Amino acid sequence: MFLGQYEHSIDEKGRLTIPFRFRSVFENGLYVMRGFECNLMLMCPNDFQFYSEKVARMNMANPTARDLKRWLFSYSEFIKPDDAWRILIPQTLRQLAKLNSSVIVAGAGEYIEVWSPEEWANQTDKLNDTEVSSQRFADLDLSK
Amino acid sequence: MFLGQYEHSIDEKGRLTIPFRFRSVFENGLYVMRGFECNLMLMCPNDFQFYSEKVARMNMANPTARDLKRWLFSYSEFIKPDDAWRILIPQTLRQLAKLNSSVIVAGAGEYIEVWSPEEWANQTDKLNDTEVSSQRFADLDLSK
DNA sequence: ACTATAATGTGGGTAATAGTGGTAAGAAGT
DNA sequence: ACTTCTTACCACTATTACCCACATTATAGT
Repeated sequence: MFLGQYEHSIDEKGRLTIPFRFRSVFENGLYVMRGFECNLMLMCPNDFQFYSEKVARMNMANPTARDLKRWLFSYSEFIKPDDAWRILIPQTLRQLAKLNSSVIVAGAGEYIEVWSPEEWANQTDKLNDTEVSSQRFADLDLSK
Repeated sequence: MFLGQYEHSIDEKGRLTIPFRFRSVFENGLYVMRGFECNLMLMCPNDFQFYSEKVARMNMANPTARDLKRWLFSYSEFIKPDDAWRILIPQTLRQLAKLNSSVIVAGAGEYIEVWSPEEWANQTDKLNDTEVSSQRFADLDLSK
């Protein structure tokens, strides 16, 4: 379970160090994928395969399925960290998430999110607006 | 599983280098076929044979099936990459997909897509339209 | 509280290799 | 036989992966 948030740097070569607390699950590499907002997601192989196989098998003749495949697969990549636990994030993904020299790496339970500080601030501003938030989650089942 | 996207060049002879990450499956050659949008698809022999047999078996008396057969078979070609992992894309297919000096090679799971940068931009613009996308993902159950 | 030691994050250099362009040899069609 | 198209080979450039070293923070012991 990925918890907490860290501010790390991306060097000129596009390398990002995986925070120490997040490493244990990634010995065999990890998947970077496009997030649903202006961000990236890091996922361990098992989980990514679970989701991607679902999409891969969809009917090629269906336009929506084709779009979905493009959305998921053309913006994902398998990465093996180097010996210092850094990953090289592909340029397209860096651009997509507007990542520069500094990023927020945030645990999100089953996966990790990577944000630019600016986009992360936008996001947290929204979350911290208590009036809105208290209502928003009402539909989600948090019962036992 | 084909992942990620790459911008590669097509030289004056129509040769396209297969991106490194996509090569492993293609030792025995690959099939180029017409895509469903303004693009091309690359597929490994096993998968192409699976789909082509399915189409070949379709009912000849059905006009749509006949169209699909023409679509698939008359615009497909078997290709063996040269020692630098380049393939020569047939002229008809190059024209069909409006490919010039530069192309986007994008993983789409089970197959690879080849686009002109312009058409690819159109496509991704559509996908980045959040309203459209969120609707599309609604159909996809991403819960565990 | 201060120092020593370990652990974590960052920066940079070098060798390997992926991508591209071009030339020459071979095949196919006219 | 000649032209055109295709394949095989060689050479250059840019990127990437690997390695080493340093900086900074955390931990522990005196």
